[in-house]
Amino acid sequence: MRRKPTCKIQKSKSLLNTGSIMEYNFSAIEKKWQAQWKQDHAYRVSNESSKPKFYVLDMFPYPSGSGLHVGHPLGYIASDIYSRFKRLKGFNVLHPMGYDAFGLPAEQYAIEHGVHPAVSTAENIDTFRKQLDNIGFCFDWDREVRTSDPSYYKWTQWIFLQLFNSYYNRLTQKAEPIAQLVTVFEKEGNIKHVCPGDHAIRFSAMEWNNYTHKQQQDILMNYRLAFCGYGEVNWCEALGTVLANDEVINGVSERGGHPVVKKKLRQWYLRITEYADRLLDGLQTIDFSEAMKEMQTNWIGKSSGAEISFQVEATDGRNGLHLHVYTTRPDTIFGVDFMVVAPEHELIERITSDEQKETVEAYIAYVKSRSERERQAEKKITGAFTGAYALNPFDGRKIPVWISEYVLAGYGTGAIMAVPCGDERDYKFAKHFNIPITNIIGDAYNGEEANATKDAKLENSGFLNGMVMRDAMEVVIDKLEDMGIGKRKVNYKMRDAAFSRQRYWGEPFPIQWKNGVAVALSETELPLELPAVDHYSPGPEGEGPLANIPEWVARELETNTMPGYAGSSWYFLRYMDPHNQNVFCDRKASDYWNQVDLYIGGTEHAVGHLLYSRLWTKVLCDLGYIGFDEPFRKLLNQGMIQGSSRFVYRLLWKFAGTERVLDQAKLPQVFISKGIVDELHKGNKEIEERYKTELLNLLKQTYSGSVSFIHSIDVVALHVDVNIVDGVELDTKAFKQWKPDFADAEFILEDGKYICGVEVEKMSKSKFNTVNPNTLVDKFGADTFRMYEMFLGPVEQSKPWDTKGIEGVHRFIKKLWRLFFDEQKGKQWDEEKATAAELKVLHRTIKKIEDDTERFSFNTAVSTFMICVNELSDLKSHKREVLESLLIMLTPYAPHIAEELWHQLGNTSSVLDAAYPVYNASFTAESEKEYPVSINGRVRTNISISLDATEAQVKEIVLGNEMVQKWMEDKPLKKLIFVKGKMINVVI
RNA sequence: GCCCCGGUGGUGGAACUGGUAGACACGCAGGACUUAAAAUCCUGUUCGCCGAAACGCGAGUACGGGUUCGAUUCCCGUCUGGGGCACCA
Repeated sequence: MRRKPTCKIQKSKSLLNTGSIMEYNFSAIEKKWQAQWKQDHAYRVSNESSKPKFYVLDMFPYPSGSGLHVGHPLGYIASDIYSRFKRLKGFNVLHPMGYDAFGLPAEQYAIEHGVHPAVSTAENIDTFRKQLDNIGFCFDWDREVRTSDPSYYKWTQWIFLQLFNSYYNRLTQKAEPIAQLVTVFEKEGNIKHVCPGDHAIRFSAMEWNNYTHKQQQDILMNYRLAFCGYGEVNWCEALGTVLANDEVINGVSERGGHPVVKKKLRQWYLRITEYADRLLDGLQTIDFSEAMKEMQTNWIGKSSGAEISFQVEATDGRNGLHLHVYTTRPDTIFGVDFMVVAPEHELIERITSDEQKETVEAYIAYVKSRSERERQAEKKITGAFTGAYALNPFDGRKIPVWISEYVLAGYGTGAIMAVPCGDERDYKFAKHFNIPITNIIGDAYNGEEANATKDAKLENSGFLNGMVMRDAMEVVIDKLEDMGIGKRKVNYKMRDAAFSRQRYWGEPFPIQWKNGVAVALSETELPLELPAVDHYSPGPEGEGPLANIPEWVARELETNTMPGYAGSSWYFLRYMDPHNQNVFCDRKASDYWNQVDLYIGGTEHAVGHLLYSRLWTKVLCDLGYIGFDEPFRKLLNQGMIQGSSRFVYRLLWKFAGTERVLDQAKLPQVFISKGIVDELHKGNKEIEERYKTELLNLLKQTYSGSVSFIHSIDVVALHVDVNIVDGVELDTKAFKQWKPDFADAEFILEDGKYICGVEVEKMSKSKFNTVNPNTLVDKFGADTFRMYEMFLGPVEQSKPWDTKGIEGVHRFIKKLWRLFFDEQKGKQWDEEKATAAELKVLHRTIKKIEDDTERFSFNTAVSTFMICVNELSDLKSHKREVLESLLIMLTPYAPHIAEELWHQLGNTSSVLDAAYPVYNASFTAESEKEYPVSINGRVRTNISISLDATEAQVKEIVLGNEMVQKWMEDKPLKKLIFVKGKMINVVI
C-alpha cells in the first residue's frame, strides 16, 4: 500500500492531540489505522499474484440477533493472526468473511414479531459487522457473501440441480450425469447398476424402453444424488408445524408444551451413503485432529457382517414370511435367544398374534411419542412380545420376536438377532423380560454380564463347536450363502441426509412437480427467488409456508425449502470468485486458491457441516467443476468460550400457623447471600434460627399483618447479570436498578457483602452471562482485547470467560509503548548497535514466536512477547534495530500499535507488508548447561557442564560432586543416565 | 445410552518427542514513589513440616493401580466437567 508521508504525520498529530504523543492513546491509534487501512484497501486480495497462495477460513457465522459475545471472536482472532503472519511471510492470503444468513431463528422472530426475516437478518448483519470492525480484522470485505442473497443462492440452486441430475456410478466410483445412465438403461437395463434406492428394482433394456415416462422417472429418482422420498418428522398438531429436534423437549413442543408425534412427509435427501467409503478414505488425506476423524468415522459407522433371513411362523397360518436381520456377529447365531424388531417394522402387523395385539399397539403408540434420542438414551427397558416366533435356520429352535424402541428402523434392516450372553443391551433386555439365556461361550460368560469377546471358543453351537468366534464368522457366512438364506454385507450407520425443511426462510428448490414427476427448472430460470409473504405460518398438512402462496402452488413449484447447511456446503468456493455472474466459481479461481489451507471452527460441526461440505466438494470434483475433492486441508478446532454465570438466591416465603393468608405480592423480595444459603443447606440450625428471627423482624416492618412464625427457609436461584457482579460480590445498588422487580429488594449479607453463586454454562443472553467485546475494546483497545483472548489459553480448549486478567495484557502493551516513548522524556529509541545480550533476547523471541504461531500456540506466543518486553526493559534497551523486528512480529497480534510505532520510527510503508525477521541461531548459542542432577529420579543439585563434554567426562564431574557423593552415601552406582542438554540421573 | 474431548497452585494457564512441575499473567501480601489517588516500580506467593536462613525435609498434576532409571505426558479402571447424536447453526 502506498501512502503520502506528509499527510500521515498531520493526521496522526491531529488525532492524537488529546494528550501528549508520548502517551499510549489506543482509541485514537486504532481508529486512525482502521480508517487508513480501509482507505488504502489494505486487505484487498487479488486472484493474480506471483506469491504462493494461502487460504485461511473461519466457519460461516449465523448472524444471530444477540450479536457477538466474547466467545465468537476467539476463532476469528486466531485466524486473523495466522493470516497476517502468513502475509508477512510472503504469502498471498485469502481471508474472507460472510454470513450464513438463512435460518430458523430469523423465521421464528418473524412469526413472533411480524418482521420479515430479510429485514431482521440485515439488521443483525449490520450489528455483527460493526462489532467485527471494532476488533481490527483483516478480512477482505469485497468478497463478502450472504447465503440469503439471490445472487448467491442462484448457485446453491444450480449445484442442487447438478446433484439432482447426477447419480453415483459404483463402477467408476464417482458422480456422473444421469443422462448417461439413461443411455445405459436403454441399451442394457440396470444389470450393471444396482439401484441404490431400492435393490429390488431390476429391469432389462426392453423393460426400460417399455416403461412409461412416469415409471422411468420414478426409477431415476432412486438413483439421483438429490432425491425425493418419505421421512419422519416431528409433527406438532397443535402448532400445525414441523419442529426441529431442539424445539422438542421430552416429547412435547418447547413452545406451549404440546404433544409431538412422528409424521411421514415427502422430503428431499442427498444420497451421501453412496459416498460413505470415499468420505472415509478421504480422512487420510486431510489434517483434521484424530478426535475429529474418529467422530466422522463413527458417524459413517462402516461395519461388515451378514444379513440373515429368518423364517417366521406367522400366526395367521400364512407361510413364507421372512425376517431379515443385520448382524456383525454371525458367529453367535446359536446364541440367539430372541429377535428385536423396530416398532416401525412393516412385518409387525402381519406377525402379531391376537393375544398380543393390544399390548403391541399400545407399545407402538408409546414409541411414536418418543424422539430417536430418547429411545437410544433411555435406561429404562421397554418392549413388547409380538407372539410370533422365528426359526433358527441351523437348529430349528423357536425364537420369540419382540419389538423394542432401542432398535431403530433406519439402521440395518430395522431388526436384530439378540444374543444376551454376548451383548450387554440384549442381556439386560433378556433379564428384564425373563427370557432364558443360552451360553455359547462357556467360562467366558459369568452369568452376570454379557461378554462381547471374539476370542472365546464356541459351545452349544452345533457345527461351530470348538471354533474360536473370530474364525467362525466366515464359516457361518459361507454356510448361509450356500443355503441361500444370508449374505455377506457391509453396512453403514450413516443415513442419507435429509435435505428439506417445511419452512420459509431457506433456498427454494428449483423443482416443479408435473403429474407427480419432479422436473428441474432450467438454468436460465435461476435464481428461483423466494416470494414475499405476509405471514410465516405453515401450510396445510405440514407443508411449508410456501404452500400458502397461490401463485407458487399454481406454478406447481416445490413448497419445501433447503436446510441451513445448503448454503454453507460450498461457500468457501464462492469467496474465491464472489462476483461471478456466469458460474458459481471460475475454474481458474478455484485452481489458484484450491483447498482451504486452514479452517478454524468449533467441534460442534464435526459431523454436520464438515461432512456435507466434503460431500459437495467431492460431487463438484467428480463432475469436473473443481480440481480437488477435499475442501479443507487443515482443520483447527477452537474451544468454546463458556459463560461464568452468577446467581442470587431469592427467599421463598413459607409460613405455618398463620391466622391470615398473606398476600405474597406484598411481601418483600429478600435475597440471601451464598455463604448463608450453603449453611442452611448443610442443615445448620443455629444459622437458620438466627435468620428466621431476622426475617421475621423484616416482615414486621414491611407487612402490617400479624405474623408470628416462619416455617422454614428455602431459596430459589436466579441468574443475575454478570456485569453487575465484581468477582462474586454483587453490586446491590446496580441490582436494584437492573429490573423494576428488584427495586425494593432486601439483602441478607455475609460480612457486609452479598456473595453470588457461580456456575459455568453456555454463554447466552438468557443466562445473563454474556460479555460484549465492544465494552472491552472501548476500555482497553482492540490490541489488548485480541491479545487477551489469545492469552486465555490454547485456542482448542474450552474455558469460561473471565475478564479479570485483561489488565495484565494491557500493562504489557503499555510497557511495550514505554520502550519507545517516555511520558516525560519523549522518544526513547536510539540508532546504536545492539549488544550480544539484546540480540540474544531478540533472536530467542523470533524463534519462539515463529514456532508458536506456526503451531497455533498463540497463548504461549503472547507470554513470549511479555518475556521479551520484560527483558528489554530490564536491559534498558531501546535499540531501533531490535525494536523494529519486535514490531513486525507483533503485527499479527496487535496490528494497530505495531503500525503506529512502525511509523513513529520513521517508516513510510505499512508494517503489514514488512519482511518477517529471520532467526539467527548464532546469537542464541549457549556453551554450557546447568544440568539438574537427580539421585534415583529426585533432583538434588545442579551442575554446570560444558555442552561439548563427553559422557565419560560428565560422569567424572557428576560422581566427583560433593552433593552427589553425599546423597550416594557410598552406595555403588547402578547406572548413570545422561541426556545431553537435558538432565542427569544417578541410579544407585 | 452411544461417540469425542478435558480435569495441573487461590485463578487463567506453562512444561512442544517420557527428562528440573507451576513459565507468563491475574489475585493476594509487603514495600518504594505521591499531600493523596491513579499509574509505575521492587519483593514474596503450590501445600505441609523444621528453621534465623537456605540452593533443609516431605507431599504434590481429579482419584486408584501399572510400565519406566525417570510419568502432568504412556497403559488399565473409577469419578467428574464439556461438545455431538442426523430439522439450532
